[in-house]
Amino acid sequence: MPRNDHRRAALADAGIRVLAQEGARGLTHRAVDRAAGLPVGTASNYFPRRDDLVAALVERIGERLTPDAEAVRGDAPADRALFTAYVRDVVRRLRADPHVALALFELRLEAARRPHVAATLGAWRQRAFEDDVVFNAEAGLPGGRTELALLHHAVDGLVLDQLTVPLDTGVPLETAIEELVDRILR
Amino acid sequence: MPRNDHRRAALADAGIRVLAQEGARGLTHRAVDRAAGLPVGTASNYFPRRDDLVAALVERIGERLTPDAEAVRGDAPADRALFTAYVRDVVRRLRADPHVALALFELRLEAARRPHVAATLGAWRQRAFEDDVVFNAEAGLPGGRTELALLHHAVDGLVLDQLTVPLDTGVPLETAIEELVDRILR
DNA sequence: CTCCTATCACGACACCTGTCGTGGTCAGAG
DNA sequence: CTCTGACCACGACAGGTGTCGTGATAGGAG
Repeated sequence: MPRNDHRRAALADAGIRVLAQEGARGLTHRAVDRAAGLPVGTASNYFPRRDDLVAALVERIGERLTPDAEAVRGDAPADRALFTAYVRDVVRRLRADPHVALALFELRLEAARRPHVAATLGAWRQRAFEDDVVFNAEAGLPGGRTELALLHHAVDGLVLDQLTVPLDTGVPLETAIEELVDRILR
Repeated sequence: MPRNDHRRAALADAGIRVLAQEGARGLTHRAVDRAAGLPVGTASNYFPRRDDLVAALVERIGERLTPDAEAVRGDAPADRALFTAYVRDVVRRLRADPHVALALFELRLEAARRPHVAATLGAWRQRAFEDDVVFNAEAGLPGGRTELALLHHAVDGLVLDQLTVPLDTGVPLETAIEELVDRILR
């Protein structure tokens, strides 16, 4: 397996795009080559088996989704309003580049079948959750373990809805977010 | 397209099983034949193009998921406790046969790409939601349009979590359900 | 009985897939 | 300069895929 990290990341990004646009069914070595604008066989060289490709996508998604979440800092008062702003920002970012979010959902389903994907993805999600708990506690924000757990699930469902076939509930997205935070925090 | 409804349903059920166990990638005519224990080519005869197969799965999932939801009736007092019981029952049923639920998630992702799947699935989900609203109102249960919308999303996220790589949040499933209902209803 | 139509089993075809192997290129060490 | 090893483009292969066509069959209408 070659180790040109730049190209490796480019291939993984192309894979994420393919996964989001064509689904698990379309995720092939050749499709990744095409999406990355690289000669046929490149993806095969970097990720010999298809599982290697999937593993690379999991890793890459982790890279692209975690740093931003921790980069959010500020001097605003640590209250519900700030917390709501955070959640709103998470949803906004996920909707802003749907590729990553959609690919993540694809991989979560893949994890239900492949133990290795489950292990990597599970560990990453667990870490992200624990980080959130610590961050909230240290920043003096409202919401403990239970509240964050409920909110994680709710936001997952909300984003999935938005990225696929949005239900017409009569509740605007922004309102839904505010209400969720408000009610779950009590 | 042949019209033997019994066999058609058997094939669709087999397709759901395949979709849940092998993913979109494994959903092929031959795999469905195999899973249904029928000779090779049967699925091809019933659903000539692959899209036809997918459409049949959407329809079949609708059949398998809607009737039960309306079969829930009772003479218990229409209060929060009853409502919680309903939600608990929904989650229990979805977890009881994960095939259908997992296949549904697969199809929701598929809907993000195929307009036809989006149309069918979207219409069905919308109808289910409206039915829930009416049911709640008529039964005098707590929770209006907004509450049900929020709850739908939250339950979606919770079930997805349970069916894939459950996060260790320290909150037991039953507790999570109760807390969600309790908080969202205010 | 005979015919006919819906249903089905099975085979054939062209295409695409993952995987492996081989040879080429190119930067840097000696 | 030569040599070397990492990196990469490309070809080849066996197996699997969607799709279409062609008979076989069986059950009811006449």
